Amino acid sequence: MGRKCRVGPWLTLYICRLYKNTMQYEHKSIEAKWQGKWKAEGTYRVTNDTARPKYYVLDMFPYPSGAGLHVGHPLGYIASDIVARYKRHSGFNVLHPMGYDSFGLPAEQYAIQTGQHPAKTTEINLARYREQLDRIGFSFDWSREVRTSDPAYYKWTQWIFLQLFDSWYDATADKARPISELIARFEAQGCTGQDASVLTGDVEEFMGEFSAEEWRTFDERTKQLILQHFRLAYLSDAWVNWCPALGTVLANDEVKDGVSERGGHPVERKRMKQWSLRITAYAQRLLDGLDTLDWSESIKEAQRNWIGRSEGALVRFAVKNMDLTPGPSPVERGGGASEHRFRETTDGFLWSKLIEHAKSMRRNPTEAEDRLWHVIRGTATGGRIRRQHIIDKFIVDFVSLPKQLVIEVDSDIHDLQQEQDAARTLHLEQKGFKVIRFRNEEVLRDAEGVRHKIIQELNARPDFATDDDTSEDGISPLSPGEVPGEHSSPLPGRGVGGEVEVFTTRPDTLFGVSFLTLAPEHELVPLLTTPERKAEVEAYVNSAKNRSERERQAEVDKVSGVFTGSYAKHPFTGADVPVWVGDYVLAGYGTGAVMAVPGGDQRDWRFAKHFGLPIIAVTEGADIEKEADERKDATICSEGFLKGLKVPQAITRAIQELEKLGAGEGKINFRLRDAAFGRQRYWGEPIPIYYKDGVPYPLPESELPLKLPEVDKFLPTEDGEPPLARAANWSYNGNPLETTTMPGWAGSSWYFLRYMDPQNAERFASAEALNYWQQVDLYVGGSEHATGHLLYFRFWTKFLHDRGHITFDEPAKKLVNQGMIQGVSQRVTVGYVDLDHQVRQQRVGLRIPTETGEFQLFNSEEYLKYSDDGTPVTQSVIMSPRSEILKDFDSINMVNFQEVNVPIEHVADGVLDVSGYRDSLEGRKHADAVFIADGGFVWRDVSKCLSPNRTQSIRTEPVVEKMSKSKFNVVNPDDIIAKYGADTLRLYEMFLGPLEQSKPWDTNGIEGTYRFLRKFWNLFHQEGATPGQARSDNAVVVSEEAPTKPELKVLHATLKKVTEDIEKMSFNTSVAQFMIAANELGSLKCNKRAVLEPLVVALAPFAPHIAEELWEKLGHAESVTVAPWPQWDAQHLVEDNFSYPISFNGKTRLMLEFPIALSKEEVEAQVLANPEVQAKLEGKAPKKVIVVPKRIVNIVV
RNA sequence: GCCCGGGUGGUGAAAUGGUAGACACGAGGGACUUAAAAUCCCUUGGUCCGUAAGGGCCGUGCGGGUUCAAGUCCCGCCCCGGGCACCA
Repeated sequence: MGRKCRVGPWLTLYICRLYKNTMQYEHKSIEAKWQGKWKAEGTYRVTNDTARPKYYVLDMFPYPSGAGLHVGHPLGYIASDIVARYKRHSGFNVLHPMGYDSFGLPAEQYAIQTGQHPAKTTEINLARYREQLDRIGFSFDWSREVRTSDPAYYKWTQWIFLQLFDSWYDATADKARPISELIARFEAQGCTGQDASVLTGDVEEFMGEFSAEEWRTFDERTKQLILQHFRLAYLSDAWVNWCPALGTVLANDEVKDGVSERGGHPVERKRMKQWSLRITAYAQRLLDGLDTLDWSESIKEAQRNWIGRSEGALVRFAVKNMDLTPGPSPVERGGGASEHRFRETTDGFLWSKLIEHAKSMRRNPTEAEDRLWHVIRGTATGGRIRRQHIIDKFIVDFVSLPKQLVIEVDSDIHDLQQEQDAARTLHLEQKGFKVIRFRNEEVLRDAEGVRHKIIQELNARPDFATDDDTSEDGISPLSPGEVPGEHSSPLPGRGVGGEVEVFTTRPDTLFGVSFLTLAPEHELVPLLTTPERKAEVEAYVNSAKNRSERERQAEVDKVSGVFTGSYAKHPFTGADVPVWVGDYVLAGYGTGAVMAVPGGDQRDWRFAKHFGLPIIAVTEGADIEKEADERKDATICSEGFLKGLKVPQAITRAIQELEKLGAGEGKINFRLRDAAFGRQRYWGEPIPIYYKDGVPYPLPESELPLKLPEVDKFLPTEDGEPPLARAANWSYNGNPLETTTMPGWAGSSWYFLRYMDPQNAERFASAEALNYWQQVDLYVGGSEHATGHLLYFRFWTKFLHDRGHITFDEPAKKLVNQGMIQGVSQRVTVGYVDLDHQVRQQRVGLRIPTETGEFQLFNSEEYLKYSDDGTPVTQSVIMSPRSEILKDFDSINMVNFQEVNVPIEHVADGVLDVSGYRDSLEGRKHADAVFIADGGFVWRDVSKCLSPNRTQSIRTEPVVEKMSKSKFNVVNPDDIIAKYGADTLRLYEMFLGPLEQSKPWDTNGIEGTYRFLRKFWNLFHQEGATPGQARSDNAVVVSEEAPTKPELKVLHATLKKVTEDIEKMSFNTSVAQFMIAANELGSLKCNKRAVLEPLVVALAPFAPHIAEELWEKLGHAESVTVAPWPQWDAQHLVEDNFSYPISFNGKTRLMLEFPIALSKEEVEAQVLANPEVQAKLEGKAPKKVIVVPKRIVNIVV
C-alpha cells in the first residue's frame, strides 16, 4: 500500500501514492468513488443484531413531488445522518431508514390532467428523488426502503384499518379492545348506564339503552348498525370539510382559515356519510403522553391546543315554551307539551335528528296513536302502514307510502295550531299526499271504525310506488337525496324536546345566567322558535349558514343574533331564561349551546350589551358596566350557596348541586374531533370493506391486500361517485366494495414499524424485530406536522399497543424539528407607464425631471408602440429598485404596477442580467418591456442604454420567503454538489446556524466550508515548509512522532466539543470547532498521525466521503464508518495558568496571568500589588474584590 | 386575543450570570504570481482623543429592576416568525 522512506533523522513518513497527477482535494472523484463503494459493499446494511444496543434514527416520511429536492429538504436528513453515523461509531446498531409516502394528491391531479397513471408519475419522481439523495452521501439502509403505495406495504395499512374496525374503546379499562368482547358484553348485560352514552366526535350521537334480551332479539343488520357506534373505524353521518374544488373531504388539520391547506380552495361544512377514526377516544391519553416525551415545547403546546381539553359541567335547562303552554296541559308525551309543535322543521339537514325524534315519539306514543297502531299495523289494512314517518320536513303519525295517504291523530293541542296544521296539510298535498285526520277521542272510542275509514281511503287511492323497504320497523326517507345512504340505527334516540344542554367551564357563574344562546345550526332552533318569531329566526339562520366559514371568522367582532321567543327554566332559581340564537356560538364545539353569563364572559357580555339583555354580576369587585369579569381567582357574589366562595371551590359546589338536582354533571370536553378517514380519490389505499344490506363488513384478512383497481379515468363518476366506482367488478362475492380511499396520513401513521422488518409477508413486522427496535430514539422533521401526522402517528401507536401488537405506546422518544431553509427571491417591479396627453399628441417621448436636469424617457419613436390610430400606447416597463426610481421620476404616471419574482439564475450579486431575463420572457407578457434602472433606463440591452453616464444596472430587491418553484428562488443541491461536493454541502447546511432555526439560504457563504475541507485535506498532504500547499503528487505525508502538548490540546478540545455538540445537536458549533482545529494545526504545521487520525473519525459523520478517502490513505483497509469514536481526555486540556480579566466595577480593564494553583487570596493580593491596578485605583482602597477562580477578578471601587 | 419561539456587526451566527461578537461570509489592505486561481498574513461593532504607542466612551429591540458582575435572571412594553382562535 505504501512505502516507508527516511526523510530526516527524526521524521518518518508514510507516503502513500494513490493518484497520479491529481492535485489537491478532488471532491468529484472522491465522492463518486465512495458512493460506489458503499453501494457495492453494502456498508450501511443493518441487521437486527440483538447482541448490540440499538439506536433508531428516523426522518419524517417524504412525499416525493415532481419538483425534486431543493437545498432545504436535506437539512434534517443531514442532521439525522450525522447522529446515525456518530452512534454507529459509538457502538450502537443504528437503524436509519428511508422510504416514501408515495400516495398523494399531486400525482393524482397530474393523472387527471394527463391521463398518466399516478403509479407511473410516482415512479419517475421516486427515481429522481433517490438519485438526489444518493449524491448527498447518506447512510440509509436502502434495502429497508418502504413505499406506502406498494401493495406489500398497504396490505398492512389495510390490516391495521381492519383492526380499528374490529375494536371498540373501553372507557373503564381505558384501552381499545376487540369488538367480540363488546358483543359478549351486550349478550350478557346489554348496553346501559355509562355504555349508553357514547361520544363519537363530530357525530355526538346519544345511544339509547338496551337490555341483553333486547340485544338478542335484534336482527343482524340492527346489531351491525349498533356496533358502528362503538367501532374505532366507523361509518356515519358526520360534519365534514368538503372541498368542491378538490372533490374530496379534508381532515381538520388540512383546512386553514376556511380554505384547503393545499391549493387554497374554499371548504364548506357538509354532512356526509363518512369513514371516521375515533381518535377522540384517545384524547386524554394523547394529552397525558406528551409529558413523557422529549419533544419541543412548541410542538407539545400545539398538540395540547389541538386536543383542547377543558373541564367543566354539562347543564340541562328545561325548555318552557311560553307560547305553547297556555292553561292546563293537554295530553302529553313524556317529552313535553311542545312536541307536536316540533314536528315542523325548516330544514332538510335536520334529517337525522328528525329520525331520532321520530323514534322517540314512536317509543312514547299517545294512547290514541298506540290504540290505532294496534289495529292498522302489519297487513291489517291490506297494505303496509308506517308510523312516525318522515316526509320531507315533517314527521307524520302514520302513512301508507304506496297509496300516499297520511293519517294524523290530533291531540287537543292541535286546536291551538290549526293554522299550522292547515299549512302542513297543504304542503303534503302539494307533494301528492292525501291527509286525513282523526281526533284523539274518536280513536279511543272507536278504533275499529277509524280503521275502516282508513281502509276505505286506501282503496280509493291508486298505487303510487312500490314499497320496497322490507325491514319490519324501518324508517326510510320518502324523498331521498338530501342525505345519502343510511341514516341511523333503528335505536331509540334522545328526545329532542324538553331541554337544552349546555357545556360550561364556569358552572360557578350559573346564577349570572341571563339567557341561553344556541348556534344557528343547533337542532332545537326550529323547534324552539315561536310562530311570531319564525320569519326572523329563519332569516337569521339562513344568512348565518350561507355565510362561509371564512366570512364568519372574519367578522368576529360583529355581534348578531335573534330571540327564538322561547324560554328555558333556570335549574337553581327556576327563573325564565330567554333562548337566543347567535353565531358566536359554534355548532361543532361542546353541545352547540351556551349558558350566557354576561357578567363573567366577555363574548356573552358583548351580546348582552348589544341586545340590551340583563348583565348580572357574578363576582365581587367586578365592574360589569365596563366589561365581564373573567378572573379565575375571584370570589363569587351571587346570592345562594355559592356566595363568598372562590371560583375553584364554587365550581365544585355548583357541580354537586347540579348533580343533586339531576340538572347536570361534571364533564370534560375536548376540542379534538374524530378524524375523517375517507377520500373521494383514486390514489390512496382502498378501504377493505364491502357492503351487504347497506351495512359495512370487513374483508377477510386473506383477501388483503385489496389492490387498487384499474380505472378508465381518475375522475368521479357521472353521478358523483368516487373514481373507484369506475372499476369493473369492484365487488366482493357480489357485494359492492367501498369506493373511497384512505387519506394521505394513513400510510405514514405506522411506517416506522415496517422499517424494522420491511419484507415480512406474515405480519406488519415480527415480534422480535419490534421488541428489538422499539421506539424511534430520534425523530427529525418539520414542525408543520405538529397537529396532523404527529397526532395520528401517536394515535395508531397507542392503538396497536392496546391491541397487544407492540409493547410501547409512543412512537418517538425524542423529536427535533429542523427549521425551514428559506429562499431569497429577487424582485423587480413590472407594470405600465401611462403616456400623457402631450406625448400622445406630439410623439416626443416623455420628459422627466431628475436631480441632474431633465431626462427624456421615451425620447425616440423607436421606443414607442402605436395603436391603430397612430397614437403612442401605454408602455410596458420593468423597473428596479422601485423606490429609487420613483424618487428620480416622480412624474411617471404608472398603472397596474406589481412586484414580481425574477428567476434567481438571471440575477448575480443583486444585478439583473437583462438579456437573459428578457429572453426568458419571450412570447409572454412584458416581453417588449422597457427596463428602467436607477437613474436611467435600459432598452432591451445594456449596450443600448440611453443614459450612459448614469447607473446602468437593474438592481433587484431581495426578499426572504419560502423556497419554492413558483417563487423562482429554488437552489438545487445538485448544482451545489457539482461545484463544491456533497461533503461541503453537508458541512455548510450544518454550519448555517442552529438546526431548529429557519434561515435563508445564501450560497455565498459556502466558500468557507469548502476552504475548510481543503485546509483539512492539506494537513495530510503538506509540502515541506509551504503552509497550506498540498503536495503536487497528492501523497499523504504524516509523521509518526509523538504530538506536542499544544497539538494534543487542539485535538482533545475538538473531540470534546464535537462529541458534546453532537449530543446536543448543535452542529453549527461543532463545524466551527473543526475549522478552529484545522486553522490551529495548520499554524502548528502538525501532520502527526496521532492527532490527525482521530480527527478523521470525528469528521466522518459530517463529511463521510473525504473522511473515507483520508482514512484509506492513512492505511486502513476497513471503512471509517466502523472505526470506534475517539474519546477525549481531560488531562490534555488542563492549563497551568489562567489569564484573568481584571475588571473594575464589572468593566474589564486589563489581563493578568496567574497560575491556576493560586488560591483566591493569593490572586487578590497579587492583583492589588500590580502597578497597573494600583494606577487605576489612584491610591483609593477598593471596597471589595471578587475573585472567581479560572474566571474573573472584579474590583469594586 | 391566547400560547410557543425569536430580536446580538454589512451578513449567517457564538457566548455554564463572569473578557459580547468565537467560527464563517463579505469588505479593505498586503505577500506570492507575468496574470489569474489557489494559499498565506493584517484590519474589520460604533464613536471620540492621540502624529504614534495607546487610551476614553457607547454598544446584544425599548424602559425599569436584581447583582460585585446581565445578551443571559425578574417586571413592563415594542417588533418579527409560528401555532390556535367567538372553544363556552
